[in-house]
Amino acid sequence: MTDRQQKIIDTALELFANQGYATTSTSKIARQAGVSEGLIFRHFTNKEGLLDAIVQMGLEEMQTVAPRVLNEKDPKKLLEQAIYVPIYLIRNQPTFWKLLFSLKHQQPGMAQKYDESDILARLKESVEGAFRQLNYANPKAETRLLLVILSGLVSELSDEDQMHQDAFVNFVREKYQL
Amino acid sequence: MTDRQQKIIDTALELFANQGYATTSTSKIARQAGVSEGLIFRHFTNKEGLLDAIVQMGLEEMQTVAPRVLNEKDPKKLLEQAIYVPIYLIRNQPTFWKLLFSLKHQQPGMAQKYDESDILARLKESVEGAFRQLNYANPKAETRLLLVILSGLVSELSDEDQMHQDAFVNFVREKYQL
DNA sequence: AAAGGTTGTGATTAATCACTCACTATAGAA
DNA sequence: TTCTATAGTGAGTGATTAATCACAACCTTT
Repeated sequence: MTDRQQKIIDTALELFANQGYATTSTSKIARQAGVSEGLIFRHFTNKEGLLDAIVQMGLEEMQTVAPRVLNEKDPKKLLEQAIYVPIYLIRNQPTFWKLLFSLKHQQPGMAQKYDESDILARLKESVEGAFRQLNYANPKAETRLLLVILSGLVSELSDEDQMHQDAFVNFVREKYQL
Repeated sequence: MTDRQQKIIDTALELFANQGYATTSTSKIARQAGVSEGLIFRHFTNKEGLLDAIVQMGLEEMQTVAPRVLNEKDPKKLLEQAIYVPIYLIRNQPTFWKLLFSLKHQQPGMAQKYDESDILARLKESVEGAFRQLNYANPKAETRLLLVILSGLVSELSDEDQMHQDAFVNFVREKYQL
């Protein structure tokens, strides 16, 4: 991964997340990244290949944090981590997660590709397992609800200041009595 | 509002909601609606004008249902309606609501235009008022959470069958003990 | 220094985009 | 019928799109 490759990925991530994938042209990415447009296609084959690279990179960082949830045995702590890890991830890479969730609402078959990726699926499972171990009545629906809440959290991340974010995050955590 | 105008609006709504606003070309709308492309611009000035017409129309239908919430005095029933009306609206016009929420994730300044429309703002207020009257600790955050949940509900509406939808809707309603 | 593979460029391509315009068809009022 | 306004068309506009390609610069290894 050369400097320019990284630079392309960084600016593309920012533009995709904030302006939308479809409305961000490769020429705009190249201009803002300070590289020629051709270089994008040299390294990433096509526009979708660039998106793939971005998503893969973001999910990789998730790999390093996922064990905190997956390896936790104590049910109470497991749920605590299961709640906290997604929040932590979003805090750490808000732009990436904004992009990932926004892909759901773009053209069809775009997000589905990443949606059911191994890591995300396993995290879902362990969130569900956490709810189950803590005797929640409906772990499956509970997991879905939490993901929906987190997704909504991300979609509002960029719109407002940190203080309001914190307030809402704390509110959600209290809901789950953590 | 002529037949063709309505036809244009209907197909544009479907395409915008399912394929995304940016990726839906005016030529595609015209072809699918069975009209000439020029007619779109005759009636709606430009692509964004067409979107405006769609949104305005969808929100109008909301006007007719909103009083059920706004005029309810009994706090318990008010909250019941406050929960149920959005679900009812989404059930009634799932495509429109899918579009409305998806606009948040498209290019900047797109959804903000509609987001703070009068009706939506007043509905927010009365949802908030409902939570307040029922002595929820944090009505503002509670309202935000509910909207987030409903938004997530919409984003998954098209992906799965009615049964799973019902199960999740009921789960949410039980959460609020209704 | 010569060779060979990778990195990078900028001009160029065909397709598609939103949008315009000159024009015709239609229908209701005078 | 004739006038006028609106509805509707379809070819055409320049701009922009993703992607290509011939070419040059740059490293490494020999």
